[in-house]
Amino acid sequence: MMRMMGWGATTEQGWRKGPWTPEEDKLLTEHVNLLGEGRWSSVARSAGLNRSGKSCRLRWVNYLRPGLKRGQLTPQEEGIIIELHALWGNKWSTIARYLPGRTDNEIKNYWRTHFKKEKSSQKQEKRKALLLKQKQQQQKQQQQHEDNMNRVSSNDEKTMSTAEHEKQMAFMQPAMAMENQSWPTMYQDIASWPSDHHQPAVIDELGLWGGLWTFDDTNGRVDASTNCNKMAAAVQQNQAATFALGGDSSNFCNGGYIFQEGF
DNA sequence: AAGGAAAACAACCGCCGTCAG
DNA sequence: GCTGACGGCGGTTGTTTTCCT
Repeated sequence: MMRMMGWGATTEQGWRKGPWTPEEDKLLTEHVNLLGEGRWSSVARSAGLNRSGKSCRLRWVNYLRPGLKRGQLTPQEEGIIIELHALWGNKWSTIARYLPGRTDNEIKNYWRTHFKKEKSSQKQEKRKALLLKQKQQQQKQQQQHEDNMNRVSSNDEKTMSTAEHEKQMAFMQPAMAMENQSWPTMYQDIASWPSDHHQPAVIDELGLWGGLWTFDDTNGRVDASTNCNKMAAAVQQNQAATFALGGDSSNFCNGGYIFQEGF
């Protein structure tokens, strides 16, 4: 995998191109630790690397940075990618922020290979079917869990309001989802909200919900721009409070994700 | 077992926004 | 206010690996 026959030359400016050697990696790592991230041209110069600052940054971010996960994405991570892509479109770096240890490049590659229709529509359909199945199972489990919780809380002293209870549940679910390797909490939370609560009203109203799983065959993506704009509009109108927890719209938690203003 | 297709991975390119001089 | 350097990001390409027929 490391031969990359076509590369390894130098640019007009004299920068080295192509695959990185272990020596270069070592030098880069040492000098990033020394100078810190963000000053890539300085790092490249001080390390004596015949690489552009851009190239150094890319190598560090996608390969050398500590804490990077290697290997296949989990079903949970896949679900998160699908959902966040539905919201934000090809904002890979933004999506990557919600997947610790994963890089935008990795996510981008993943999306292209799995969900670009022109390449593998059948496999895409299979995958979607699988994920939907997982989702349904998760909803079932979630429903059972809620039933259990309701039974417990009805026996408990009734000091906590419904809203407070839901708020608490929303914060508890990420860990639960992690344990079960289940469907992403972002989906399950909203989907599991009772229909007569402060929920989905906003989502339905905005037409967000149905769109999440509607793949655009042409672009291999969900109609994200529309949904994203609607979402942003909702936040601006302070509806996100309703959308999320009936709480503070500037920093609302939706299961595993903390959404902040300005997306 | 061989060949082709698909998937995975790594890196480059070009555009754009930011910021210091 | 202008400009150039720099960094970040999304798109794309090239190569290897894995899977399927």
